[in-house]
Amino acid sequence: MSMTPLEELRHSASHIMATAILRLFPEAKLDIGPPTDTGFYYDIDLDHKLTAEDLVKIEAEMKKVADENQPFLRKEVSREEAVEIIKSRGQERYKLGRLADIPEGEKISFYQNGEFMDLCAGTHVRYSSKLKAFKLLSIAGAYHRGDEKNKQLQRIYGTAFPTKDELAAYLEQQEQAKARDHRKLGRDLKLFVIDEDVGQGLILWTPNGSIVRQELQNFISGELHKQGYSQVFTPHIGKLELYKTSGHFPYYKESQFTPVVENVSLAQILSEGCSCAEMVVRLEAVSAHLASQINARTGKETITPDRVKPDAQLLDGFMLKPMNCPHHIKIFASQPHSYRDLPVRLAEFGTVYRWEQSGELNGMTRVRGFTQDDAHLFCTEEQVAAELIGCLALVKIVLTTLGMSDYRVRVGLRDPDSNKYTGDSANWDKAEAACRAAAQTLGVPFTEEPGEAAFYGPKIDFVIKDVIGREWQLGTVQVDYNLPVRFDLSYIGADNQPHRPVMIHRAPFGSMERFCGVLIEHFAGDFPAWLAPEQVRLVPISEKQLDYGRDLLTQLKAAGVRAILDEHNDKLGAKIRRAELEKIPYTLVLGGKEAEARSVSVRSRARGDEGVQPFVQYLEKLRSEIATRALPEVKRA
RNA sequence: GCCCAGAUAGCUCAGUUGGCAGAGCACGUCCUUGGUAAGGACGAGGUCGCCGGUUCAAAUCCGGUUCUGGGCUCCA
Repeated sequence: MSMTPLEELRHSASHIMATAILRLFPEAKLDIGPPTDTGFYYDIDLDHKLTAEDLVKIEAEMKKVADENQPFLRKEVSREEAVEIIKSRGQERYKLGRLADIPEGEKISFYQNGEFMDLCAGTHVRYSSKLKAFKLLSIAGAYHRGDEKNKQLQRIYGTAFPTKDELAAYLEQQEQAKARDHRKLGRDLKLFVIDEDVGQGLILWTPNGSIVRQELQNFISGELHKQGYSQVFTPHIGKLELYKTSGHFPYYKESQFTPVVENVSLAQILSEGCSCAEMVVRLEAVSAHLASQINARTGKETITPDRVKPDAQLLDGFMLKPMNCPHHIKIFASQPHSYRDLPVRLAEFGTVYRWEQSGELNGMTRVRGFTQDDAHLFCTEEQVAAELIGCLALVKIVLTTLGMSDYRVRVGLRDPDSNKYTGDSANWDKAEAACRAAAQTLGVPFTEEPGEAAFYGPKIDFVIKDVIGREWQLGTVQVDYNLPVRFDLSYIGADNQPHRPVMIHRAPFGSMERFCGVLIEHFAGDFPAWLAPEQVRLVPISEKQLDYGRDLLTQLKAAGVRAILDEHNDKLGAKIRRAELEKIPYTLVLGGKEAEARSVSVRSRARGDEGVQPFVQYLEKLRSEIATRALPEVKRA
């Protein structure tokens, strides 16, 4: 295994950190300490809870180790010798397990620097003095081997660079990333709020944010119309039965909100003194009961009922919908379909609710209630390929229009070693081939990732990075052979026989919340004119021009432009500054000369002062910029 | 859910050993009537996240809780 010079440096930094930690805390038990994309970490087991002050001490000790200019020495040993070394150093708690991970026949090596010696494949820098620019960043809990059943260890994160300048540049870049974090911009630009009393992970779209979202929805709705979609509306809840049929309940109940139980049933179980736990059991009993019915109907063991209770103990209720598909399926199934009707494309901005773990919530990008720009396509097998290409084209239009070019495409396939997938493998082969072929039409590189498929079919995901480098799945297109079976969907073919349709799930934005969060960071709050909550700020030089300003405001509003007249009693510079900070695309300065000539002095946020021009001429250009959803053309230096 | 760290005015933050709650920006009124990123004066604004405890006295110490941040786990 070879490392890049930077990885080598960071990996060595983690060894040096371990050296320092053992000097300060000789009882520490080490697990692993690899380099990462942005630095390094080491997982250690230590009863003492590390604090920020400890980090300072460890960092100081690391500096000493670096200054001691210790050589890194490689030593290859037999497995038996390795066990001896580990034991002699009192590090058997985790290191023996790590040793056991090394396959028979592979070389076993240790690296030694000074008094420290660690099981390690390498490679390393030659001397510890190479470590000139490093910084310890944070302490975090991390489960041994990433399994939450295992003990949680203390992980120390740090970073290292070849030079101090590069380290400083990295830290500076991290600071700048914070400035475009959607959580900060969302507050500063008044785009959304999350209120503790409403609930964590639940987004309140304020007027400004709602404009951005509404514009995006209008945009996608226009595209849907062109591509032959029908828009539908469905409620936010559905009976448990529905989700049992779809397979969402109870198999994903840990990531759903607790079911809503009807008043009468609730009163009854309360009068019986039924505990919460019993209630869950009885709700599940409904599921098991229904599962047995479905198994009988489809003749397949699509669901294995783990418990079937007598009808008397059944309890019914409703669930906040975790997905829109069951509702759309019921619309499709509400009437017979001929092959001539297909594809049927049902679209909805459908709000769904999922019980994400509290520690996973994050601004707009990981929430508990969100609106998917969802659609379900019901088509024949022959139509799958063409429909997939249509879906991908839609995602491409969205990304191109918004100037988002920094994304990767992931084709999620079955994990060959897993049996969690439903449906027969011939269908899977076809669906995977269709996804692969469709992805190839995108003209961008994509990766095929086994194990990333949904349980009902393969998918094509668009993954984009946020400013801190975290990746988020946005647009997704998924092929589904499973739900049509569960809901026993059919259409009448040319042969006058019923056939099973194939479903495609797709959401070009993914969710409005996550997409807007990433979009805020993508534009750093500088939205193109068509998305900007306020498109034009009218700035009179003095109150003598207020009447002219009101006149233009009326005309702008009549033209459908979102404009505000700044009536504050401030000097021009202050008003301009305010408009800049609020990231308004256009500021129109109105002085005596402009009022006289019915002109405006245009200041573009992207390009600066653009000089005076007749108001009607400016309005025409602006309307065109908005109508074409143009991206701001940044002035070239 | 787990580990660590936080929560003071709308925002960003200060607040010493426990002893009357602070600043800048934003906001309001007035003065100023201006030419492309901050003119001036005055004013209003806080149950120091919430609940409990210790104390003559708690923003400050202790316990609990809610929420936030960084990770881990998870993401149909």
